[in-house]
Amino acid sequence: MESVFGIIAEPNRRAILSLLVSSQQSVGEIERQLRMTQPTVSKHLRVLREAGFVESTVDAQHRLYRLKPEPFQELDRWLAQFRRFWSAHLDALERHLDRMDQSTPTKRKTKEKRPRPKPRA
Amino acid sequence: MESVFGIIAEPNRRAILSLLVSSQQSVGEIERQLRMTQPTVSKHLRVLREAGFVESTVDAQHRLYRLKPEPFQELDRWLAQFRRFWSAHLDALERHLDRMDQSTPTKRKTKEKRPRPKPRA
DNA sequence: GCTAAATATACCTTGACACGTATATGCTCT
DNA sequence: AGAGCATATACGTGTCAAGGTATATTTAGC
Repeated sequence: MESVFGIIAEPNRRAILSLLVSSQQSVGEIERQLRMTQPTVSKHLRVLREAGFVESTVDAQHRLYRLKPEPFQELDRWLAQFRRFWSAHLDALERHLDRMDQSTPTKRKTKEKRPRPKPRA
Repeated sequence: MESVFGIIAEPNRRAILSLLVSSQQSVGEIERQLRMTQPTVSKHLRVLREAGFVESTVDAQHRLYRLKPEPFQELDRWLAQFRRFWSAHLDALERHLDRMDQSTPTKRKTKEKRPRPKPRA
C-alpha cells in the first residue's frame, strides 16, 4: 500500500474519512453509521492510522478516531501540478475561498488578472 | 476500477499524468521517458482514457495523448471537504494563486477575513 | 501490395488486498 | 476475580488488477 493514493482508493476508507470530517468518532459509531462489520472498520482504521490519515485516543474501552491533515496536504500538492488544466479552476478556487469566508463573500476584482489557460491545439 | 481514486492509485499512471503536464506525448515518447514496456503504457493509457483523464488524437501512426481536466476537478472537490483540516491551507492557497499569476503577484489584503480553523481539541 | 514502424489487444500468471468468521486483548463494573 | 462490552488481530478465501509475452491492427513509404 504505502502511498496515500492507494489508501484513498478504497471506498469504505473514503467513507470513514468523510464521516470523520464532522467530528471524531468511536469504532462502534463508525460501524453503525456506515453499516460495516466491526473487524472491517478496525482494519481500515489501522490502515488509515498507519498512513497518517487519522489518529486515535483512548477513552475507556473506546477509541476515538479523528483526522490528521498531512496526507491531505500531500494529495493537494500532487493535485496542484494539474490545476492549470481545469478551465474553471480560478472560478472554483474563488468559489471555494468564498465558501470559506462564510460571511462577507469577498468581492474580488482581480479576476481579469489571471490568464485563462489557452485551450490546447 | 471505475473510480478516479482507483485510477490514480497506480504509480505508473501517476507518472504518465505528471509527464503529460508539460505537453502532449506519443505512446513511444512516454515509453522511452518512463522506461515502461509499450503494452504497459498502452494499457495504462487506455484506463486513463476511459476514466476521462486523457484524450488522444491520431497523428499518422502515432497517437498523441493529452490531459483532460474533469477528473482532476472531481478529485479536488472531494479533497475540498478536508481543506479545513490542514492548518496552512489558506497560505498554501494564496501561494498557489500567486504562483498562478506568474506576473503581478496579487496583493491580497483580505487575509484577515478568512478565519483560521480552530485547532481541534 | 509489401514491409516496417507505432500502437492496441489477448492470454496467462502472480500478487495484493478486502472481507468474513473466529478469537484474542483490554477495560469497566460489581 | 469474573462477566460483559469495545476493539484488535489471525487466518482462510475469493477477486481483481498489473505485468509479461505474443500477436493483431493500422499507417507510411516505397
